[in-house]
Amino acid sequence: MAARKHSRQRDSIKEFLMTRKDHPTADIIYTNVRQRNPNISLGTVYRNLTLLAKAGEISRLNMGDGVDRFDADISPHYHLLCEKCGSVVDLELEDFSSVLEKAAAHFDGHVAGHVTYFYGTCRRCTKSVPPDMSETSDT
Amino acid sequence: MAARKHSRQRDSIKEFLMTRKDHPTADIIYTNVRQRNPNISLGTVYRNLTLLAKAGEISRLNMGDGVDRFDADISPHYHLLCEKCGSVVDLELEDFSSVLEKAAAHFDGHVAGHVTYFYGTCRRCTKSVPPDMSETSDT
DNA sequence: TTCCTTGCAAATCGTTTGCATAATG
DNA sequence: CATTATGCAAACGATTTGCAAGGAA
Repeated sequence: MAARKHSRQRDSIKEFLMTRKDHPTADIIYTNVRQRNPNISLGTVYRNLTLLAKAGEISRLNMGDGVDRFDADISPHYHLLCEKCGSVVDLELEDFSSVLEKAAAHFDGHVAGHVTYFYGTCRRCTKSVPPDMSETSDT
Repeated sequence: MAARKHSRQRDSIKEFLMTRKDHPTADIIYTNVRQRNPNISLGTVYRNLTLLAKAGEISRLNMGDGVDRFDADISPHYHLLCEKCGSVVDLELEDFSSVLEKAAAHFDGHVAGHVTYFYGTCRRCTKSVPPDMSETSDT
C-alpha cells in the first residue's frame, strides 16, 4: 500500500479545501494553493486530490458537467448544481438510501449504492433579478 | 433554431440505437453504424447524438465513469452501473421524484430535478462464480 | 439556390503519467 | 538509505469544432 509520507503540498491542499464550502475544482484549488505555494504544480494537486479522495479524507463530486469538484466535508449529504451560475451547493436532505431496497426488489443482481444530485437554481440566482445572464450559460 | 433537414447518417444512428438496450457509447455506435455506413465519421456521430439528445429523442447518460452513453428509450427509468464489467443496465423502479419536494423543503432556491443512478453488480457478474477477482478492485 | 450536414483533421479540456530530482522517515 | 512526493511537460481519452465540399428542401 506504500506508506504515506508527509508533504507540505498535500497539507496546503487539504487545508485550503477545508476553508471552502463551495466544492472547488482542481484548477481552482491549484490557483489558490499556488498563492502560498508558488511552485506547486497542477499535477501534484491532482495527484493529492486523488490520493485524499481514495483515502476517504475528502470526496470527489461529479455533477455530470465535465469537471470534478472536491469537498472536505465527507459527511453524507446531497448537492445541487445551479443551472444558471454553475455553482454547487449543499442540500439539506435526510438520507434516502432506502431506495436501494426498492431498487433491489426487482433487480436480479446486487445493488450496492446510488449517486444522486439535484439541479435547479441556487439561492442567489433565484433572488437576484437576472440582469444579463444572456452569456451566463450558452455552452 | 435552424430547420432540421433529413440525413441518412442521423437515421442510421437512431435506428441502430433503437436496436440496443445496453446504452452504447458514441464510439460503439460509431463502430457499428460504420458497418452499414462506411464513410460516416466520429464527428458526425457525436454531432447527431448531441442533436438528438437535445431534441429529446434519445437520452444521454453520464454514469460518472468518463464516458457518455446513449439510450433510445426515453421513458423515465433508472440505471445501474456494474462495477465489475462496466455495463449499464436498466433498473425497474417506481419514480421517486417525490424527493424533490423533500429536497426543496430546506432549500432556499429552486429544485428543478434530480439525477440518480445506482452501482453494484449486474445479473451476469453476480451469477458467474468469480474465477479470480483478486485483482478486481485493488486501488 | 439556400443552408443544413458531413468528413477530416486539428483543437479543446480535464486529468493522468513518465522521468529525473527533491523531500521525508 | 529506502521510498514517497514533486515539478514539468508530454500523453491521453472523450468530445467538440473549423472549414470546404456535399446533400436536402
